[in-house]
Amino acid sequence: MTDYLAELNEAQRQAVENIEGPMMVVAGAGSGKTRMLTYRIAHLVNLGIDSFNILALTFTNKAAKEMRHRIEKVAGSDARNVWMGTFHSIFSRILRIEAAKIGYPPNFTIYDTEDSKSLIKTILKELNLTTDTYKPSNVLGRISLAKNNFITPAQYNNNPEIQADDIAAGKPKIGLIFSEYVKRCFTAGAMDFDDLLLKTYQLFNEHPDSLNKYQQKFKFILVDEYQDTNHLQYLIIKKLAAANRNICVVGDDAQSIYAFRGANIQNILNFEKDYPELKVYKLEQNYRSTGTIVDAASSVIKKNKNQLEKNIWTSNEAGNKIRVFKALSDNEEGSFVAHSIFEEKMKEKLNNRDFAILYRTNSQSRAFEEALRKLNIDYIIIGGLSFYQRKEIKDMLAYFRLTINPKDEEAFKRAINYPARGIGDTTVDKIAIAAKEEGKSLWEVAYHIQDYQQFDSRVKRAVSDWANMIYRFHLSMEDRNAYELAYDMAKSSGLLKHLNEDKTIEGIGRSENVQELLSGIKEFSENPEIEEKHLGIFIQEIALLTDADKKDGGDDKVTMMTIHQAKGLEYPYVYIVGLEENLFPSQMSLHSREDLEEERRLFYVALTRARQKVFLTYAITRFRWGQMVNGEASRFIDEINPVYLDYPVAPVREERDANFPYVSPRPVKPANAPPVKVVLDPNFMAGDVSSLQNGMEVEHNRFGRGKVLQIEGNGDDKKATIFFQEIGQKQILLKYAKMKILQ
DNA sequence: TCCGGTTCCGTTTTT
DNA sequence: CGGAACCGGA
Repeated sequence: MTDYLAELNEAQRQAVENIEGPMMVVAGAGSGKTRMLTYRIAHLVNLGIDSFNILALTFTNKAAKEMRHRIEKVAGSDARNVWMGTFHSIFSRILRIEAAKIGYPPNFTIYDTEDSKSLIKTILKELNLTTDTYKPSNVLGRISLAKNNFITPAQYNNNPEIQADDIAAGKPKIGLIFSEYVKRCFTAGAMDFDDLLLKTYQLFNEHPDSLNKYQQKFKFILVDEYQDTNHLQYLIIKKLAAANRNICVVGDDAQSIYAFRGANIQNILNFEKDYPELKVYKLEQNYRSTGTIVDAASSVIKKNKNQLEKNIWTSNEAGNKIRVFKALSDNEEGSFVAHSIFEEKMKEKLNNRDFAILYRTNSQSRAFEEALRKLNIDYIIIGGLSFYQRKEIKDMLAYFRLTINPKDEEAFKRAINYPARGIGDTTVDKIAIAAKEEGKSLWEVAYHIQDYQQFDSRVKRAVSDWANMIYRFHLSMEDRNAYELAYDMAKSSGLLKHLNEDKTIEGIGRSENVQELLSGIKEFSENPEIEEKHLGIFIQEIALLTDADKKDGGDDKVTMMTIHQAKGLEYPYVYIVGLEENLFPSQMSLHSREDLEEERRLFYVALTRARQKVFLTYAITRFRWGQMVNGEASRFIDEINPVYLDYPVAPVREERDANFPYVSPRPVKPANAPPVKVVLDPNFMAGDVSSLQNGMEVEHNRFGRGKVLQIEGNGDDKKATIFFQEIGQKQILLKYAKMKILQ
C-alpha cells in the first residue's frame, strides 16, 4: 500500500484503485477531482503500466502542466511519457505525425478565429456578397456547427432541411461559402480549430491502421472536464477507447458552461448508454468552501431541471454569509470592491493573490482596474486580447508562419505589405485571381511573379524581392535555431525598424511586445529540455496557447477574469460583480430555457470558486455603449436562499413576479442569435399565426408559453413582441414563427 | 498606394 | 464608447 492512497476519502480511493474498464466520476465542485485524477495516473504508473500508454485529456494546457507536475512528485520520472494536454494540442500532435495520410503537410498552419474570419471575408468579396447579410462571425459559427456535427460541405448543400433554414434566414449561399472555405484552408495547408478535431476523426475513420496504432498506444484514457466535450470529441474518444475500453471520464454536469461552443451536456448524461458495464463514482464532499457557500450554490443550481442527481456537502464550518452590495454606478461598484479588498487584506492579513474578481464579460474590467490602481493594489487581468492575438505579434508571427508553410494564405496577406513596401491591395487581388485561375497558392504566384505579364515591372521587383527574402528564410529554417532565424526575420523584414520609428506610447508598447516575443523565442532556443529548437516547433506550441496558460501564480496580484476563465481555479475571496439582469444572465444568450440553465451553471461555477467569502455586487446605473443604462439586481441574487445572504435591501423579487416571473424592465432587442437548427414539431404550425392579436396566449416550440404584448409591421415583416414566461420579452418575426395560439 | 478623417455600428463566453 | 469600414485627397 502506497501512502498517497491514505490521503484520499473512500470515494476518491475507489476511483483511483479501480483501473480497468469504463468509468465515470461525477465530481462536484471542490471535491478533490484533480487530486483524484493525479493520483489515479500516478497509481497506474506505480502499478507498472508504461506511461507511454496513458492519455490524459484536459481542458487547458495549464491544467495539463500542473497535473504533470503533481504526478511527477508522486510517481517520479516514470510518468514522463504520459500524453497529457488539451484535445486540440494532443490531436494536432497526432495530425502532424499522420499528416501525409490525409493529404496535409506536417507543418500545417493552425488558423485562429481571426484568420478564419479574414478568409471568410475574402471569400465573400470574391463571391460579391456583403458582410452585412453574411456576417463573418455568423458564417463561421454556421461552418463550425456543421463541422462539429460531421457535416461535409457536400452534405450541407444537399440537405434540404439545412438549405431551407439558410434560405429562411436569407443566407442561401452559406453552403457555397462553406465549400470554398474548406477548399481554401486545404490549399493553404491550414487547419482551423474545428479541423483539428474533424481531421483526427476522419483519420481514424478512413485509416484503420492509424486508429489501431493509437488504440494500441493509448491503453488507458482519462478525460477531465468531460461535461464540456462536444460531439466530435465524444466520437473520437469513443473510437480510441473501443479496443481497450479503459476509459475514465471525470466531470460535473453542474459546471457545463461551454454549450455555446458546441459542448454537449448529453455526453455526460448519456455516457452509461455507450458503456453498460460502466462504473460510476460520485465525489460529493466539498473540501474547498465554507458551508454557507456550498449550500448557497446548491440552492441556486437545484433550479435547473437537467442534471445528474447528487448531494454536495461539506464538513467545513459555515463561515460568513454572502454579502450583497448594491452600487449606484459601475464606478462605485469598482471602488467598493477595491476598498473591500483593502480592508479584508488588513483585517485578515491576506495577500493580493487571495482575491479574485469575476465578471461575465471582459469589458467589465475597466472600473475595477481604475479603482484598484487608485488604492495601489496590484492586479492582473486574464484574457481579453491574448498576447498572441495582438496585431504586432500576429504580424511578426505571419513571417514565421509563412517561412514554415509558404502556402499559408492569411500569413501571406499580412506579411506581403507590412511594413509598407509598395505592394497594395490591387496587387494582392491580382495575385489572388491568378492563383485561383491556376489552382495554386498565393505564394507560388508571388514567387514566380516574373512569369506573369499582368504586373508592371515595379511591382514585379517589389514582390520578387520580398518573396526571395522569405524563401531565403525558408531554406535556412532547418539549420538555424529559432531565435537566430526569428531575429533575422524581424530585422530583414524591416519590422523592427518600422516599430521603433513609432514614438507614441502605444507604438513603444507594441515594440516592447515584439521584443517580449523575441525573448520568449530566445528562452525556447536555450531551454535544455527541448530537443528540437526549430521555429516550427515554437509556432506549433504557441498556436494553441491562451492567456490562461501564460499566467504565472508567482506574483502577488489580485486576479481579474471572466467566469469562464475561472473554471478549475479557486481563491479564498471571490467578488462576483456586475450581477445585473441582462448582463448576468446575459440578454445576448437567453434564447431558451437551456440557455438560462447554462447561465445559472455559470453562476454556480463562480460561487464555488470561493474558499472563504463571496461578495456579490451590482450597479443600478452603468456606462455601456457610450451611454448610461439602468440596471436592476440579477435574478440570480434572488435565487440564492436568503438565509445565506447578508442583504441590506429587501429582495425585489415579489414585485417583479407580480406579473410574470423574470420580468425584464426594458424592451429586449430581438436576438440575432446564430441560426439554430429548429426541429419541426407537427404540433406547431409554422408561420400560420396571421390571426394573432394583442393579449393572446401562445406557445412557441422553443421559447415556451408567452403572452403577446404588441404586433407591428405587416406582410413578411410582421413582428410580435411576446412576453415568454421562461425567458422574458422577445420579438418574433411571424413569417418563420413556429408556434401555436393557445386561446 | 497611403494616410487621415469620418461615419457607422455593435455590443458574450473560448479551444 | 471604441473599432472597423469607408471615403477622399495627396
